[in-house]
Amino acid sequence: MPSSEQAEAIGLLSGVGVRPTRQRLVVLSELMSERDDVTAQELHERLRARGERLGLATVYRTLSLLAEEGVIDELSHRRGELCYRLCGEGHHHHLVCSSCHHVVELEDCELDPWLARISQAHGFVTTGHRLEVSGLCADCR
Amino acid sequence: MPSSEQAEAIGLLSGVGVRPTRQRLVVLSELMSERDDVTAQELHERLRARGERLGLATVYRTLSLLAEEGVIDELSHRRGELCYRLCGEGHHHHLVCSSCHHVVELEDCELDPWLARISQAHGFVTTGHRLEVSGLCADCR
DNA sequence: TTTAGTGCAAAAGTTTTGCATGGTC
DNA sequence: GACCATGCAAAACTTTTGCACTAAA
Repeated sequence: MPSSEQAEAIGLLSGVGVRPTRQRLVVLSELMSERDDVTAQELHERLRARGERLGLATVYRTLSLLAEEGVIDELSHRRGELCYRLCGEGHHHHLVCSSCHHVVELEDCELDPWLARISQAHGFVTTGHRLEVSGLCADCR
Repeated sequence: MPSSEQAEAIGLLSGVGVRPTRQRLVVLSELMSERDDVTAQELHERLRARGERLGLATVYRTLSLLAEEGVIDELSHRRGELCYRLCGEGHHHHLVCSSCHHVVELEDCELDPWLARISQAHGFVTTGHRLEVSGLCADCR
């Protein structure tokens, strides 16, 4: 792992008050160099294949922790397993390729005014929303 | 189960070419009288408690089949398990109460033009989208 | 009577947890 | 030294599947 990447990973962890252990840095730096989304199992397998020593439970614990701290995003578009991805900051949505799982972040979400209006009409207070768009990317089409 | 409800359930099943067996009618009529979403486990437990004889595997098989045929909707907002709900026809989204799981259907989805434009900009062809809005309903607020 | 559906138990798969060990502050 | 994180194995859960049996067309 390049030292600049390592420094960035340490910064991300320290920023949310999480100890930068060897295992967490390995997981996070893998997410930093992966543009698409991955499952805990995939990540573990990939890291082990590369010779990293870390347990599957640690991968699960790290991903949950990072998602809880808002460092990474948790996506649920694969049936029966959760995916994770390091994303830009702020509210956004995802456009996911059904075939290769390539992910594009969609910015400029314009849903809030519509949602506020429509929720109010049903007596709800909106606390959040999640939009997942599926499609086929240029390569898979 | 009232006979009018039974007739409606039979109609729904026959309409998509699915045999109206006793077990399927029981599952479907339970969904017809449930305004919120339920998991396979919940549904099975509830029906067994009421004295219905049917296996858990049958509940899973029935729910998958009905979702595949478009008779019911599959929601994935509870971590690690799928939820099902009998919904109105056509494309729509859901507003779900985080506390009591009350569900409101949102019609008039206006996302398509925006999505078409934005997907194209990324080289994607959009095949579908799913929006889940979470909040607190009037009772839970 | 031929085909499709069900029940049960076992299997498969993902995720969580208990606990002893090791690392970090 | 106190506390937190990790590894391993076992457990917990949801969901699927194989197969003998039953019900529906």
